[in-house]
Amino acid sequence: MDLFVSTFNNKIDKKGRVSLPSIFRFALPKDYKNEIILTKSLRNKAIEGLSVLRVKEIAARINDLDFFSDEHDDFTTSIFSEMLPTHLDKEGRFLLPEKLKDFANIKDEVAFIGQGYFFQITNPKVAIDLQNKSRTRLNLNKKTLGKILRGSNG
Amino acid sequence: MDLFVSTFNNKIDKKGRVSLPSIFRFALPKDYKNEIILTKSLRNKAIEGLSVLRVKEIAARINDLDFFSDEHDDFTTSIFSEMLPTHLDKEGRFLLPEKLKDFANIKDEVAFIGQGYFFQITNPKVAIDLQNKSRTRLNLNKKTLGKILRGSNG
DNA sequence: CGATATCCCATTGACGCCCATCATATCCCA
DNA sequence: TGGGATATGATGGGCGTCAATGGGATATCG
Repeated sequence: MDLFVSTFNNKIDKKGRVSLPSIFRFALPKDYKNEIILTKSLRNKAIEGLSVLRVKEIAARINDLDFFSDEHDDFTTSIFSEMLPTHLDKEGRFLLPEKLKDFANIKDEVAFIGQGYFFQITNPKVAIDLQNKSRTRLNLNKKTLGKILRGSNG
Repeated sequence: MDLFVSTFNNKIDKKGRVSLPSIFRFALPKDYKNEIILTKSLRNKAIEGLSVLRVKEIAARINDLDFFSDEHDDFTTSIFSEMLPTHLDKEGRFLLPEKLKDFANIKDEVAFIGQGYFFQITNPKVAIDLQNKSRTRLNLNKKTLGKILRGSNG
């Protein structure tokens, strides 16, 4: 499946490396199996992980904005300049930069949280928190959820 | 990835040389690996760096404007006449002209700010400033942001 | 010929590559 | 179904390579 699903906890070693969970590696597009892009979440104190393909899609949409607009500049600055491309070693590990660890309050263990087309990396405790909050919000919204899960006629 | 992403701080040596960050070098189009075009930003006290291909693309877009419009003239004058083509040495370094250093308030260290299809060169302090400001403005623009990050369905 | 730019070589530190270990899960067969 | 064999994932660590930087020597240009 080419989606990032499920949640995993992995350890950060002395060199700052973490294994990307195996099934996440398989979810990467085949031409970019060894590269992921890390970025700060715009919503939470979490890191987000994207495939190269996903980034290229975003780039294309930004390029369609008015070339000489302020809006264009804001997007390129806050999205591209804060991206950290990283590549996986043979064992499927990558370096988690200090900057991002600080941002997300991560020490020596992380949670990988599948989000479908991307994934998040957080402190394991924060992960549980986020999941609970999401679940609660969803329950307040059961109608919409039903539509999504059963189809548009639900 | 053939995009300029992430941010790097590099030093200017006694001879006025700076290393273009390695991944920026790899982002240059393969027929123009050793050449970049520098220009003053129209918006900030920053230097902008472009690949030869990108300049050609800009030329094409400007060419699509009404030839007899003021807009056309303004673009051709302020953009093309101020461009400084520069080439990289074997180690991937280039000379930062005094004129541009003055313009951008740069002394002995610079920040390279990836912007996707181009990059900026600024005083490192200014870089942080630009990023923060862009991020703030973006948050006021959630609708477009959603379109860009998730796709055309908002 | 002086100033500036490029080449070439050296240094250092970080990171990627490779190999090893260990735990867990899967398989296979009696 | 039990239990050993095998594969794969996560983790640890040594070492070579490359990026960033410095500087002397050489080339180029006005």
